[in-house]
Amino acid sequence: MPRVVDHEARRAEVVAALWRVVSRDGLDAATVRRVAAETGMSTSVVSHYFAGKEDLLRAAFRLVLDRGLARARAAPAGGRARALLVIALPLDAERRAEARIWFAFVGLAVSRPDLEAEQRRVYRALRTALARALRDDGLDERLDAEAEAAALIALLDGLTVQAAFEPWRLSGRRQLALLDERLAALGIG
Amino acid sequence: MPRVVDHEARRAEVVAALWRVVSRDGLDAATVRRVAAETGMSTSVVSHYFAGKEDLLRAAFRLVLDRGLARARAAPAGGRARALLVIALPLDAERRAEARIWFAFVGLAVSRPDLEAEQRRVYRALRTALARALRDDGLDERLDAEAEAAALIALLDGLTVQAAFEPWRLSGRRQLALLDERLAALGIG
DNA sequence: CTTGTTTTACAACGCCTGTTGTAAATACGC
DNA sequence: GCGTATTTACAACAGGCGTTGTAAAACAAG
Repeated sequence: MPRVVDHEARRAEVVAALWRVVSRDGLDAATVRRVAAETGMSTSVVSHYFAGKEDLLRAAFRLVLDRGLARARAAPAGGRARALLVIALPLDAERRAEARIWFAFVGLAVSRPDLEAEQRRVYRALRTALARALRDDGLDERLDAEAEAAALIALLDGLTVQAAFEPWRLSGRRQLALLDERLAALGIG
Repeated sequence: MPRVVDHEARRAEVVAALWRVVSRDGLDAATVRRVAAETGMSTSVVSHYFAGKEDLLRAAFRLVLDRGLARARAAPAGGRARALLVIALPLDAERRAEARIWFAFVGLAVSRPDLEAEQRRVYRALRTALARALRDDGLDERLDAEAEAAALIALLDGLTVQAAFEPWRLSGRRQLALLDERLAALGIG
């Protein structure tokens, strides 16, 4: 009988290594050899647990996206839209670093349909969750919850861009102020 | 005496070729050989007019950025902030395509300080111009024009992200509505 | 036409890439 | 402890990369 290894755990380990490389040296530097070196193992483990580099990148992107999504889902219950948005805001340095990795992948997704599909999937999930939260918060029935959710996500993305590249220009306090202003305009406390 | 060639024009020609390659096949595909082939010339012209690939990429990024900036500056006079913002909005397919190229470069800029510097330079210019326009439009003196400009640019970026990846979700009409809503909140018609 | 300089072509270099194949190490059921 | 299937290591491969050098072509001035 064979040596038994948790496949999912190994894949996660490799993906984490890739993440570190990207964060330190950029997506260009994320070669199979470098990622393998980062795990401390040989390149064989990468080839063994991933069908190829594409597969590895897709898994990594999925992790970036799903991590954000999971954080949103773990928001304090009660279906509060604000809590969901606050969690997604790039308020601290760690979140900003994550945002920068996210940008690197988005730049790739532009020319890789499979990655773009992943991105759309997560946007859709976030939008749906946010729309539901808005409804729970008592959003005016005459408004289109999905559309309003999309607008709020646009705000989120805009803040993320600026917080990632010029963090000193949009303090956490100001981000929250802008968010609350918009929520107030929707009649949501 | 030597054959005379307009250096700037040649550089622009090469950059345009790179742009086409990026737009069609992604930034990964933008190799020196491929770009040269796109111009119809040999790789020597690239090496001759650019110090290296870095130089070429920087020039290309500069063009993407400055093109947007130039459009903004060419906005109908009168210092109207709205005109400036409308021009930057990804309202049509061409502008959305440009936005996608922009994203590809931003993903690169994350790990290339020189490109990031270029990006910041343009953001600063845009912000300054917008702040001035806001003042001209009679923005409440008690508000920080630069900060409000930054907030408006954040809105712009958010709309761009969504328009680039899910154009059907944010129609031009809706983009304008969201923009006008914010401007109205600032007391600017 | 000759001269002198720029511009272009082409080939070669060394390096790094993703992938594949072979062979050794590992650890479980028996 | 033996057999066996999995997991890892290492080496090799062909191919593409950015860059560099040499040599030909193009063209303006005299």
